[in-house]
Amino acid sequence: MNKAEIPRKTVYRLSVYYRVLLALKNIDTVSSEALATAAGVKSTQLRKDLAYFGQLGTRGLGYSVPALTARLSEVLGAARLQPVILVGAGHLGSALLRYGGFAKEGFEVVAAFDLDASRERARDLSIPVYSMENLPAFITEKKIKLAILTVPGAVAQEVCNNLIKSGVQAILNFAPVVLHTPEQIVVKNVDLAIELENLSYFIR
Amino acid sequence: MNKAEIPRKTVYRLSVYYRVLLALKNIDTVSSEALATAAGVKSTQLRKDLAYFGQLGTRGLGYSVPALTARLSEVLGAARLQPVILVGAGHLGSALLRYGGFAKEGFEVVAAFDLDASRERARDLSIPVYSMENLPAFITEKKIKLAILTVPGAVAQEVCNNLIKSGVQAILNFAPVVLHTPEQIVVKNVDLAIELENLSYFIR
DNA sequence: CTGTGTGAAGGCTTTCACAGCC
DNA sequence: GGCTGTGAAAGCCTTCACACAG
Repeated sequence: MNKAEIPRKTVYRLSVYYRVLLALKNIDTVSSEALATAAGVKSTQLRKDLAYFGQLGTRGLGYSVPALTARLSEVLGAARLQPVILVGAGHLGSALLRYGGFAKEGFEVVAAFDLDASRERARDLSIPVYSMENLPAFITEKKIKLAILTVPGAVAQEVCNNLIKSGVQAILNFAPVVLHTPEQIVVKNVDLAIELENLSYFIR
Repeated sequence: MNKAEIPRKTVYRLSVYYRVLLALKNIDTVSSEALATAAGVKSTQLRKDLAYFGQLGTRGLGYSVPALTARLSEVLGAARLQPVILVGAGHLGSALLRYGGFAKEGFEVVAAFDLDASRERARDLSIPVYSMENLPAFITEKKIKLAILTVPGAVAQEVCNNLIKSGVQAILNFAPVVLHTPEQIVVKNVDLAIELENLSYFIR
């Protein structure tokens, strides 16, 4: 049950299963087949994934929806209580702040940072926007470990370095550059142009 | 050189290499080691990836930056000339339209669609926003194959079905649901809450 | 001697096949 | 009988080791 033993892809799918389960909360029991189909995977894959966490199902019957939901919430739960900051309140950054998709899922974006804290776009946000110079102190004081990076590519590496120096351990990077970080830092890149290019390539 | 033989992950990395190369355009020659480091991968991986497209390097010397850039542009080029539509001009959708990261990379978002085409947020966009009822005709007439889906989760599957029915072949999906599509349709999910949850899980 | 190209080995993930339990 | 849990097999991707070209 050591975290390190669980493949990253499995953890990713657990998040998907969890969301599918939430939509099934009026049901008692679900088979691996039904849940897997809803989640877009094969049933054997789902069973293998869930088996990392012990015997969760009942043979001949399936999985208890409430019990499985609770177990996944427990496994992923700590993850969803992290405070998050967003750095770079441009078009994309401020849209993500307004988007609400994070808060709905249990993440609290506690503050945003931008070179120009009074930036027009930030006016009607409910989340405070601070100047970049306040960034290190904020991270240290609030023990922030997770950051969303939506600054221009040209400054992304520099800002990234500052984040890490202050104690950030994981970064969701929207800047279209390859960030170079120490090995223990977790980075997930979301490069929209590359995603489009990749999709487009596979249109036959 | 059949497309089908090239792993999806390799194609993804080609896009990364291409962008790194663009930043190196004042240099003549680059070694796999240097390029790989800049792209955040191992040099053997880069050489394997490039070898899918024939002998691109010179032994003992490295790769010609202009020649390699041209070759990758050729391989990925067709991908970047696709017209794209965006469906759902809410916070996230309209931010993506304004973001500009697509156009800069050669993608043209030719139109957006929303239930309310006159929606406040869409006012100052340079891209036309049409009502959803115009969607099927537009896709058919302009032979659109690629769509960005930024509608609420509750209607995503329905909208997705309509897109496919009209001829869309690939979807970049931001709605937090699992889309069920025919096998030949390519879907890439970008679920921001799941990405955050996943990152957060791996903070030790 | 340097740095690419590549068959072989290794590692990781998915799928299969079926044993085991309700 | 039905459906989960799981060792074994298969498949895929990455890394190694080194042959080979400049």
